[in-house]
Amino acid sequence: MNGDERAILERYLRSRGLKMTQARETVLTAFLGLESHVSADAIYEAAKRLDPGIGQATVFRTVKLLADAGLAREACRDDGARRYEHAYNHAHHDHLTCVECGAIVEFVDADIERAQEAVYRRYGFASSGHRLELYGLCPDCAPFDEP
Amino acid sequence: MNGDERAILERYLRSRGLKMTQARETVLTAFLGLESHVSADAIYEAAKRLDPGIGQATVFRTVKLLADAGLAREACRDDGARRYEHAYNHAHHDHLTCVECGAIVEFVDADIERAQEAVYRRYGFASSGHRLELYGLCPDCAPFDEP
DNA sequence: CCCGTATTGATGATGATTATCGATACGGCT
DNA sequence: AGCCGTATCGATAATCATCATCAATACGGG
Ligand SMILES: [Mn+2]
Ligand SMILES: [Mn+2]
Ligand SMILES: [Zn+2]
Ligand SMILES: [Zn+2]
Repeated sequence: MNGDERAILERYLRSRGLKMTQARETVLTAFLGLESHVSADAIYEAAKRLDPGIGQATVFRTVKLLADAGLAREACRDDGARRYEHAYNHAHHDHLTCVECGAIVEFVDADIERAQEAVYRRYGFASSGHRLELYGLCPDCAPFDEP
Repeated sequence: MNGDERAILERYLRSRGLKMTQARETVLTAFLGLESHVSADAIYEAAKRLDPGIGQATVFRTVKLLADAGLAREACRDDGARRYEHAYNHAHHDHLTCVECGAIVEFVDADIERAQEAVYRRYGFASSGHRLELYGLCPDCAPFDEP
């Protein structure tokens, strides 16, 4: 399972004359060991646990490579920092976020996707992706329940 | 027309014990004179034309007040900088952006809005707003036309 | 094992936004 | 109109995430 991602990264690097290095493998392992929606800095912290000598710049650079290789994807940039999520075996989805506690629900809605395609057609655009974030209050954070 | 916004800002400030000052009026006028999707820095440039002595920090502070007062709204933060658009008499809409030339189409799609409400209900969330950005190639930037 | 080249990590530079702070402008009150 | 406590201003330093630079080092094909 885990080797899949490593192989994908290596193939990607090779195809561009880049090298599979110790540092890059460390960053990949660190990223794969974290759950969704992590900042580059969180990956840096995890990577330092695997190799205390790794540099922050290397992590930023490598995370970008992971994204180019299709292993990571920019999930959101809500606060100040970008957050990444796994992209391998993790299909496209949108996010429903609680503005109170930060809980995140990942969802895919066929009606929304379909309606978006209609918008593209209406304006003669060729689709190249979209970003949808729904904000609201989750059941736990709602002021009170309706009977 | 223009006095409306001034009155709204003044009422908002008054309700919080804040003051309607010369600088704030200058920023408001500068903002109203610009078209949609402007950065705080663009507003600063416009404000300097009205009052060369105005400070950048004041513009950042005031734009945030305009947003709180419901006169401005954060439209997107795609690159590095936030961009604002008029919010008074400018109802909610989403954006379709050309990744090649940057052209922006503002649209509202009833099907999408309806399907979003269904998602909120499905997960028991109370809606508090959303952000949808569609990316693609506009007709002018498409590689070639289909017959 | 060698060598040219890609990579690394420390550090300085960015750019956007925010915090600080002494000086100044508001505006309710007399 | 003049006073005065407080909100605001503008200049400047500080953050924060991310990037660029660069000398030292690690890769990996031959
Ligand atoms: Mn996600
Ligand atoms: Mn808009
Ligand atoms: Zn919640
Ligand atoms: Zn275009």
